[in-house]
Amino acid sequence: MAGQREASEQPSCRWAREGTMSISAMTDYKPQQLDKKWQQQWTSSNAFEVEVDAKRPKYYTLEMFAYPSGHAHVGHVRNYIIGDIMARMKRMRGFNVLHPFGWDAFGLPAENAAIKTGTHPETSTLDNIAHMKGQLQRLGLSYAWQREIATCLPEYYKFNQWIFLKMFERGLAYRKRSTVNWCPSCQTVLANEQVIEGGVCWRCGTVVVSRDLEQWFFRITAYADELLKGLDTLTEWPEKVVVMQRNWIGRSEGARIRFPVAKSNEAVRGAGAPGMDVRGAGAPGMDIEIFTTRIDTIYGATFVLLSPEHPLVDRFASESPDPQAFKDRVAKFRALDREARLTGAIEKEGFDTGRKALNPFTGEEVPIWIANFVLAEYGTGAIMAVPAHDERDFEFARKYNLPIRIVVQSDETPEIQTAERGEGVPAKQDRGAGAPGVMNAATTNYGRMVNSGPWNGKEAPAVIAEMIADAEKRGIGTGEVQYRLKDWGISRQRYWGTPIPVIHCEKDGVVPVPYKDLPVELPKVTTFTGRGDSPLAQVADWVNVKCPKCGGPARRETDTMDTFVDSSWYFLRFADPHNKEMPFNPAASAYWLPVDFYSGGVEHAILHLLYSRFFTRVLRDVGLVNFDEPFKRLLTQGMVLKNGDVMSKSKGNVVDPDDMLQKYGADALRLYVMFVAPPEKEVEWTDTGLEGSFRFLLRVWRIVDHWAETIGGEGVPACGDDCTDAERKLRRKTHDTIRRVTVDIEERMHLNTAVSALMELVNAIYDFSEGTAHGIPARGEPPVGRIERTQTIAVLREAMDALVVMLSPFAPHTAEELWHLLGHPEGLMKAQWPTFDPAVAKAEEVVVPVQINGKVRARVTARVDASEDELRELALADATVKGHTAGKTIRKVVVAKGPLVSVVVQ
RNA sequence: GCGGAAGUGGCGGAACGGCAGACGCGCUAGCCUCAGGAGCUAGUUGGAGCAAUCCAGUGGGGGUUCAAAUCCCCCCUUCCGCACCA
Repeated sequence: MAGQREASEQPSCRWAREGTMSISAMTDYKPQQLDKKWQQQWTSSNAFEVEVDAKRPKYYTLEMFAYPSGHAHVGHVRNYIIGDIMARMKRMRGFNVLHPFGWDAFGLPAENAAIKTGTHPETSTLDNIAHMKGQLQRLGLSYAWQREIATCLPEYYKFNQWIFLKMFERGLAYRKRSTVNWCPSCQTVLANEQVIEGGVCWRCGTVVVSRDLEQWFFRITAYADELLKGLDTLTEWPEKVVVMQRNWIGRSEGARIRFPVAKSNEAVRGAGAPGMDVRGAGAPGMDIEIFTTRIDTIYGATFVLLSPEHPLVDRFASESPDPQAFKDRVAKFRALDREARLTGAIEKEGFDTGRKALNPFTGEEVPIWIANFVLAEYGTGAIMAVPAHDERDFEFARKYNLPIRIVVQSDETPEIQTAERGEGVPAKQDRGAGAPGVMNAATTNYGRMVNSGPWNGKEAPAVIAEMIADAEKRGIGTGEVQYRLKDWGISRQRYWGTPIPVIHCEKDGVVPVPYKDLPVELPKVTTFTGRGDSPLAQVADWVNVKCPKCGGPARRETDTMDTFVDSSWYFLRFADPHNKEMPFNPAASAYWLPVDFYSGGVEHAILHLLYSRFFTRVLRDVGLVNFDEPFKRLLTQGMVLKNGDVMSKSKGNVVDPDDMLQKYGADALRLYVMFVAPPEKEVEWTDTGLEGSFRFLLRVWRIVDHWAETIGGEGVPACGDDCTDAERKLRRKTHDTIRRVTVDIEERMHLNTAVSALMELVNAIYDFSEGTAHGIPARGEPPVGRIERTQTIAVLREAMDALVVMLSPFAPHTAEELWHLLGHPEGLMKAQWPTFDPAVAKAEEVVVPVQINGKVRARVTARVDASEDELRELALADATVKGHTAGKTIRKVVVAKGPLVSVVVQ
């Protein structure tokens, strides 16, 4: 580089040298050294640690914390960089920025590893955390590390237990029997992900079976409506995530209607009298409650279907002529159902129980069948089947030749009108499935009711409320809202999780561990076999305790909590991470929360985010927080792919950030992953793209270093009216860039275009240097005394200061060094984000495109404040425009903002 | 099947109804250097032309508009989520 400088003989004509670019740096760009230097500086000055400061506005930016798998790859790292850019930018915008990080440190992988290698989960987890923390620090991420948390530490999980007890007190934590995967060979419970292809155990290959266990649940359904309504307030969440949550909650309004069941071989008392009072009509305790959203079709309910798990099924079986055969068929369905969960769709099957139920609206007896497609866990586990107006029921009716009765006329199905015009067709005369001219498919539209007794001619959906009211009046049913959302089963038969803080006493039953005894610490288990019951059950001196109530012999709960519990409130803990008495101080959460900007993978769109919203509401009701929604703005970042695939160890396509750091430094990596695409999009990793970003930094380095000494030190105000055109042009670019970058980061989260804008500014500075600034002496050269120089320096300085500050969120190490070179000893931590001046950004002249019949044919130059008439005349006077309008009639001339002139001819 | 998102050069991607392809990667030609992860200049949607310029062009087809990648309707493709939710 020094050689190049010597090659330019005369300073005054150095820029005129043909074919040579003389902008060069005195100092080599050595990013690895800069990384180290500034990271040390930030750490030793506690640059990113924050305290509550009521006088300053806060900003809480958070990235989803990490599972300590051992190595962060660039896919993870992308998310952290996005958050870091927000944090660094907001600090310079004057906010008190909380930007913490932590570890989702409990979980199955560490336990699985322990089973395979014998390394205790605690050891491997803490080692992994240490390694990954180093990786993140080497990226220059501006975390408040003093607030670091790890969920596997007792000081954290103590408060999982604390919250559990609060839930228990409020009836939000309860026990019920539930099905788990069980490996008969290992004698152990398996998580879903431990059941691999073909429904076998991941370790021994044995076919997994279902087993019912008493387990703990959180009553999230108690908040279902609130969680649903809250979605409307999440205006800064991706629509996609909101929709996914709405569907997951799955609210549907309908009615629960009772169908009395006939005693074996008997008709239901009073059957056959439409509209009669059916209360108490059936066999004692033998009502089938169904849930339907389409009570308007109830006159078409020609049979009733039970799920194989329905409570009446066993009774029907024992009362049937051949109980064993009945039970066998049911057992087959129940088993099949579980398998279907793994493989997908199954053929609809069912069989007749031989029993009848009374349709309380028609007064008819209809057969009761058991069907494999009816879900036990939704609604009442039983449905009224309306084959004419439900596709599934139609398929079923056709298969088993059950009656199909049309009760709704809609535009969808004109042929029905002709086929079924007229009044009520008795069941016996219903046309069978596939009868010519009747129906080939169910029609599910709303329409006008037919064959529906007193309701004929009424229109759904309006009639639905009326019919529900009628059912309620007659005591046969009620309006009801159903949710697809189910209560959250949190019990895990695992070691590496939070112990559930309850004690089972023979005398007192389930007794919560007193708050003063928290945390219930995990005992040290030294061997992990992967066999047997919950690992904790094997630690006798831990399990056997005295009952807190009666002092008698008792046993601890040996299940641990789902790790989603840990992650459902960690963002609150960051507000006050070292509190020993409470999960966090309410005052601290009131200041820092909610999270202003939350980013993470879309794979957490449902569970983690929904559970967090649930916990926030529970803690609100407990009195710890004063808001409903924990995350104000959400960004779901796209994954980083390599060779078209998600990075994973097994695929061998992992890009290790450390390799990239060694080669190009942290800043090039940071810049590249932000530049390559908008944050929410998936990106394909390319090494050449990274090189491009490195070259850009090099280019910034050269130009700033080149001029730093000349323009550095105390500045003068940038010029006003006495600017040259070139100077004005650069100022315009500078301010336009400030506007674009600010909006792109803060509002649009288009970090890629923010980088583009910075690149354009750098290009403009180069142009300015080459074309205009040659009056300024380069570093180490004697100054040339010219009056314009002061202005030129000021303009260049303004541009470079703005550039370096705006670059700093993306490339903090490089920017920090350049900032010092530019003569700002106090460092970027004290720097202000530049302010956009619209007056400066405004051009005096504009190039106005002229469209003729919609196509741009010419451009004219006009004053920025030219009137519409002036623009119109300028446009029509243009030679090219004249060429297009000659001999034609000008029908219309539109002058649009922009500006732009649009001419319509002929 | 239902729901959501998206289809733009060789590639990643720009363009909140107004100049399509910013910015970068790659590539081509030239220059510079002992060398360099370099650097510089010019070019890079397709087609026609020495050129000015013209024609076509944002998955396909219609429509609204002076003006559409952008808004509306239909169709095709891809990705993602839910998957018998009564």
